Amino acid sequence: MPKQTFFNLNSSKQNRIIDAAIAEFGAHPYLKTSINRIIKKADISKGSFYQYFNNKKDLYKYVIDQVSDAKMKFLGEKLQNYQQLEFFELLRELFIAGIQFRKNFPRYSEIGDRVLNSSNKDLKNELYAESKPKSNDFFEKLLLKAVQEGKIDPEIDIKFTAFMLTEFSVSIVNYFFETHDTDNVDEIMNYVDKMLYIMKNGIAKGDKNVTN
Amino acid sequence: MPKQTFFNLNSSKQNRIIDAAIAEFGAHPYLKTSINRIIKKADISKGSFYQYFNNKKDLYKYVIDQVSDAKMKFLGEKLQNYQQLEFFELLRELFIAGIQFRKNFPRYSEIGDRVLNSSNKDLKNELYAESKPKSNDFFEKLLLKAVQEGKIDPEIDIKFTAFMLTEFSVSIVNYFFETHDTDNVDEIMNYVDKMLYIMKNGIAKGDKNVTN
Amino acid sequence: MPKQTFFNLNSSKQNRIIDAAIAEFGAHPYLKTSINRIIKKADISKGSFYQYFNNKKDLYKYVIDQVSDAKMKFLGEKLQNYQQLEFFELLRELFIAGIQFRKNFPRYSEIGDRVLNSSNKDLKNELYAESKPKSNDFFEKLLLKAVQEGKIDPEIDIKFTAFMLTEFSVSIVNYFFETHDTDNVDEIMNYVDKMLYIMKNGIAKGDKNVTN
Amino acid sequence: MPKQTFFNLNSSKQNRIIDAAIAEFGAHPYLKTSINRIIKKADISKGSFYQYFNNKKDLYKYVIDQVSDAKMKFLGEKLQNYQQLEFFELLRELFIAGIQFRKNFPRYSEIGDRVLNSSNKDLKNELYAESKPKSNDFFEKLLLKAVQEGKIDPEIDIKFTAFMLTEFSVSIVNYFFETHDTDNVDEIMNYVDKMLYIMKNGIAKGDKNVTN
DNA sequence: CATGAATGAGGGTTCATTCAT
DNA sequence: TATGAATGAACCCTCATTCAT
Repeated sequence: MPKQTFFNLNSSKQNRIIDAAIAEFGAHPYLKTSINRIIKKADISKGSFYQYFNNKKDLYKYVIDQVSDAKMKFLGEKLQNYQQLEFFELLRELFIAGIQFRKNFPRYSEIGDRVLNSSNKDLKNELYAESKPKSNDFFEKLLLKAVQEGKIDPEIDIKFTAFMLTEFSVSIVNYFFETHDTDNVDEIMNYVDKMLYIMKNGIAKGDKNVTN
Repeated sequence: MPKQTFFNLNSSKQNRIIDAAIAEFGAHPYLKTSINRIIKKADISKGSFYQYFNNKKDLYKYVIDQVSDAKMKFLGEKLQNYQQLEFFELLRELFIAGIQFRKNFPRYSEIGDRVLNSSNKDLKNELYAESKPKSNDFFEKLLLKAVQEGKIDPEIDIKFTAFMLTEFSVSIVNYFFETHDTDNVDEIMNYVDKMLYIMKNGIAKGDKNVTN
Repeated sequence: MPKQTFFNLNSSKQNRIIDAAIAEFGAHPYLKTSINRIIKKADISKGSFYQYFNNKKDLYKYVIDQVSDAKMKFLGEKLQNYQQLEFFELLRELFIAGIQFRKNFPRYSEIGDRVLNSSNKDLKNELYAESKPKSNDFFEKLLLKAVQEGKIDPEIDIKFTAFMLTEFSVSIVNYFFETHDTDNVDEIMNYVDKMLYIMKNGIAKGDKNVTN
Repeated sequence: MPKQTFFNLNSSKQNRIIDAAIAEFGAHPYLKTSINRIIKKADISKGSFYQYFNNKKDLYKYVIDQVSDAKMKFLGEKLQNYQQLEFFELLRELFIAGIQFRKNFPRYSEIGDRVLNSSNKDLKNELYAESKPKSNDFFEKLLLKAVQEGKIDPEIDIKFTAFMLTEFSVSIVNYFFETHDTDNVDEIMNYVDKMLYIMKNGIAKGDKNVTN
């Protein structure tokens, strides 16, 4: 966590620092990330940086938290309107909202992608201790409710299925960008529906083979 | 590719170098990886290193290739015995073989994990140009055959489903190691079966809800 | 340009660095020039060096600029006393001043020679974008004035002639040091006069064959 | 000088080596020049190289000699046809021949330019001990003959004037390429004529101000 | 709370030359 | 005569962090 000194700063300066950090962490893999560039962009001194943060990782984790919170807030707001939806429709809206977030806050997503794809296990685990569960929890709650409402197969392992859904939300984006050069992220819904089709006919209770 | 000079070396020396590289690339994310440590461990001079390889990435890609080839060879041998199996049983044997490989060649797997999880997009794309497709192709062929034999739902997008399976083969291992401290990789089959259950009831044609 | 950090240093330290750089750049062709030697001589750390300068070329260009400015300042001061002189006498004084500069600041001249004789075209062009024109401009102005005053042949191409004079100011020194082992740079005036004789009877208007 | 072993090679192999060396020495400043690239291009082994030449400089000097000899031979042949010409016309033909050589053997000229512009004094002096005098001698002989025939001012210092002409032959080319982007080397004659005009009216005996 | 100079280990890479075969 | 593996010093440059002011 940042030191108290950081939070004592006026929010304009805080924002300058966070913005610079987001740009840097989004633009390079963590290990290539440079504090020098961050302080230069944020226009603060090196000494100040170390008065606000314990070290590079401290800032990194804080930024990830901010981004993660922003996404959860964004998704939460969207989903309030869909509480009455059936599980799979809600799931679909969730993916749509995720893609909207991506379009609205591309730099936030760059960081998210890097975190989820990072090969730095030690760092990743430290981060996952918080951030990944947030997503898993999200799906777990939805799944639990759907099971209780008799909408989906009670035989499934909820925790594991939540994990699968989280992995997919990342994988699909990866797949899309690995196989498409375009920026048209709407097309990605095509793959989301394919995935949902598979998931639905797999985990939905009874009445299989009915697509939607 | 390594230079010819590398292949001219006696195999004992080649092995010393590759072993040192595997250890290094398995122990650190690529960017933290050190040629100095590799040559020290392999007991060769810096000048020699650059007579064998063009640069660090050259060695890295070569090692990945070796590992990838070893895995494909290992899986290929295993699967020859199972050609007559039904699709989902074959799929299950495939995962079992993958886990066996992991147990038999733990250091190879460390590298494999790093590659698949790398956040260095440029490098990743360079490597994937070969390695990821290998896995995708594998699943694609199986899926195509199964569709032709009327074993699975012909509505699915084969390429995309192959991608999903590849992602799962990585994700499940990740999930296992994130949620378990033990080295007992056999327990992982529990998750494999859960995943297969979901996949099967999703993509298998007709007669849904029959587990096995 | 050096970074601001360099100019923030006390001048004693700045001088130590510049002196070390002058010695190094004067003693070796640019490509053989070593930052390691410079920082060792200047007694600063490698890290510090790169806090002051962007890279080796940055320092090099700065040193060249300093030397060039010093020479222009030196010549400018000398020439203020000779403004009323006739063109060829002024030209002669200019050469004398150049030689004096050489005697007074031998290490500056070593660098100057290297720059003018460098075979590194890319670097040279970058430097010449400023430094060579300084000399050419100098001669151009003198020539233009002399033409306007009717002292020299208006048929000549002023730019080209200025270039010739610049080249000579270098060549003559080269010639002298190639054919003499002595340090007695006064003797060089002998060649200057021979050159001026040729130039004069070539470009002076009318009344040729009158030496002085 | 190359070792005897080099001259024992069949001329095809000798040529391969010399051609590779010419390409390399023409493409980079001497210090950036790489034996590795030369042997690779010439398709000989490293060991062989050091059996043919004592070291890099040995090869370099030999190549320069070859190039220099080729130029002298080329000029010599041209000039046999012009022996009856008046001094300044001969001089002009000499420059034309020089430019022709440049056009016909561009790679030879690249090396020549690098040598004449080299900032590596030690190496340069070693080379000049032979090559530059060749050019100076050439002009000296012409000048001496012209003086004896009463064509030019006997007051001039022949050695020094020969040096000036040599410098000019280099400078003019430099000037041309610094001020022109085109490859049209014919245009260079414009500058040659300007230079000759200056030289002529300077060193020609009597009857000044008669251009041609 | 702010500053920014200082650090030095470490990074990857190049190179001409030697020498045993 | 031919080979090419081996060498290791030197190259330029980056970095996160410390600390005196």
